[in-house]
Amino acid sequence: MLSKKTKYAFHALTYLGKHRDQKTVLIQDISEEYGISHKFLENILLELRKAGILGSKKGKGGGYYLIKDPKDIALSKVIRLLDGPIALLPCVSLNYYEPCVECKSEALCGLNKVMIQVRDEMLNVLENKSLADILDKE
Amino acid sequence: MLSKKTKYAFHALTYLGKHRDQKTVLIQDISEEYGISHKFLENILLELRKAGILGSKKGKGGGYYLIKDPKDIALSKVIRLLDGPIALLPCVSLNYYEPCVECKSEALCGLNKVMIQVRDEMLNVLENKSLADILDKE
DNA sequence: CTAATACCCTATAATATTTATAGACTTTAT
DNA sequence: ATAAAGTCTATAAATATTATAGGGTATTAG
Repeated sequence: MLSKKTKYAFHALTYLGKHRDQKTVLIQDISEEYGISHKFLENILLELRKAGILGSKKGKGGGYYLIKDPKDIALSKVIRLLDGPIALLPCVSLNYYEPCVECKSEALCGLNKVMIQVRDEMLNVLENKSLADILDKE
Repeated sequence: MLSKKTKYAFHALTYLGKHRDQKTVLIQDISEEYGISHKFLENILLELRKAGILGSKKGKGGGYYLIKDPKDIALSKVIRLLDGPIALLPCVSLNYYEPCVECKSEALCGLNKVMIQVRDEMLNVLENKSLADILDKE
């Protein structure tokens, strides 16, 4: 399951997507809209900014804004950033690969093979769907 | 990611599948083979038995054994049993549904729609692949 | 210039979940 | 009888997630 962090990130991105006419959006506006703790959301927005998804402006009149076109923000990118691996096993993760400690041989692991399939099916959706697809439906 | 509990369950099932010629297999044999704590594994096997996947025999000469044909043990069943929901959001879970607290309307949630797709893609593999598919490849 | 505003950053506390352990009990073969 | 092996419930330990605190820094309106 996605963590709250990731869910909040999607909410924030959705909100920013809906308010692209404004130059900037306050953290507070987003946190009030969804009932998210201001400080918790702050950390999340900061991560999104560091990842190049959001821009920000300091000082009076400042706030956050989308720096990319919504269709260029793949859902997989957001999930990986806040939640880590999408795959169900570390040994099949493309971005966070680690061998399974108790596994003698990946080549001989039947579970490994199936989980590669699951990962690919998930990515087939998550890499190709973007923030734009979410905005479309709201 | 799958929990250790679920991974251990798959290891145990694989081991039992490979030793179907024996009447029963000891917890200890499995725990030694994979370096899993005996007591932890005990709880997992118990859950698998209660779910009707394994049978057991008490007393001297006892142990665990597969009660079903490996091809009739869907991977989804094992994951749901030990890990809970397969879906990435509670609001799209078929077996553990819960509304998202911060969500005003599911019908108007763009994330909800996409996550239904992800769930279906995952289930497409996990419902149709079974323990037999894992055993085949080892 | 300066004071208010709002993001930036690090540390830490609170909570929940996962993982692991303990120990007494029941059943069975010999 | 007794030793072997699963059953069951409770609890402890470890880890991860969620939330909070508080000062720092840049910006800008006036």
